[in-house]
Amino acid sequence: MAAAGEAKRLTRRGSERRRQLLDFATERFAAEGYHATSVAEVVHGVGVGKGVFYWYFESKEALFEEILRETQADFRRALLEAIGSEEDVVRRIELGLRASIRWLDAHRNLLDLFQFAATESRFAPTLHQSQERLFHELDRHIADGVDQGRLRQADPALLTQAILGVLTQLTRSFLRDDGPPADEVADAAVSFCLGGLLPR
Amino acid sequence: MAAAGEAKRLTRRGSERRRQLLDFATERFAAEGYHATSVAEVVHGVGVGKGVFYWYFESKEALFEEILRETQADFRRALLEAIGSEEDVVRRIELGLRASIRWLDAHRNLLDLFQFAATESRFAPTLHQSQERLFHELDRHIADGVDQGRLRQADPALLTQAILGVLTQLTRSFLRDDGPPADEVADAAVSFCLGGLLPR
DNA sequence: GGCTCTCTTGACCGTCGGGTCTAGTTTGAT
DNA sequence: ATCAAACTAGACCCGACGGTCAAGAGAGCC
Repeated sequence: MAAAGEAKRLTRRGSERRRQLLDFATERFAAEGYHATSVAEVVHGVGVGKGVFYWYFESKEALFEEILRETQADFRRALLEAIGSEEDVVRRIELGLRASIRWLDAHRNLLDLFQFAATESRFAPTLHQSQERLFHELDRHIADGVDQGRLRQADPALLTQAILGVLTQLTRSFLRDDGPPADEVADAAVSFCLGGLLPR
Repeated sequence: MAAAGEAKRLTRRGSERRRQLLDFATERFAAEGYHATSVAEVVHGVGVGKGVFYWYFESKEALFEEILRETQADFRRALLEAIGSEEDVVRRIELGLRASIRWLDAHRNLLDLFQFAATESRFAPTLHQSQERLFHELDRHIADGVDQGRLRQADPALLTQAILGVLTQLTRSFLRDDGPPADEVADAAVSFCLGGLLPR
């Protein structure tokens, strides 16, 4: 069985197998959902026996959590990179929104996966843990903006969540094959959110 | 087994049992989630045998769909009642937002249930069907507002979804026992959305 | 009493799916 | 060559759960 706390020693071959399983499972979870994707399906898809799965992962649940953490970390990385060293608060928010939509467009159905994780009490903590830092940073920026008088006087936490709501919903609704280009969605999100954020 | 298309003839005793099951299951689904709530748990909670469940419902899935339709219909009813005969477009949106938050506050965890349904491909159609009319009406109001120049020039469908996103997220984040009063959340939602909607 | 139709019981069934285990094979260090 | 550790196969185990069924109990009607 897989080691609990400490990482296993893997050969090159081993880590490639692990990656294969991780990638394939991510794709299936995103496309079919967690419950609808069985371990048997995953190992069959990769073309290995079931024992291989449990050699690399403790359980289906642990695998899912790892996928959550990994994808969330990548999202965060893309976001920080996009914002870079921009100083202006409002501009930071705009850059962040656009980068988020670009990332989500490139990873489409991962959003369903996050959404699902948010509704299952056993996965919600993992999700929340990954998001916490991000929320916290966004909160701080917004609080700064409010202090500077650049943003509307309101509870920063509420503004943060409102922005996330717009982002989530627009992404879920419009980033599909028959939808408008991601840029247009991003424009709409930005102007709506800035309208909601800036003082009148 | 339960009749497929046509409704069954139920005595008074029968419809009371049915209601009991429906209410108890709704509560469990909302609290634990669909997968985590077994039929056995539901019948045990109501204190009846398993056969009773399948006397009144075709399947667990059918029950869940009925709950979805019923709760969505109630939400819609509350919304229409709140908006009433108000003429002003902007005011209608505000009334709608406030009524939605009030309803969701009174029904808390039903939002998780909707959210879950949206991520399962077999339930998404049911959910979408119930929501379609509502979205459509909201779309129309917003399109009117845009035409009248009362609202920012933008794709009404995008504006509609943005509003829903704000509503959903704020509700999910803040309507909990240790959260702020619903009125405050509603105020924030209204001012954010109107900021995003009105022309600058 | 007898007849029917609604309703109830709970043991039982079949399947599905996560997880285990044993008996191996491959790899790589010495 | 040898030995241990990394890896692999897939049959098997077992509990959970949705759903069925035969055998009735209650209630209303003649």
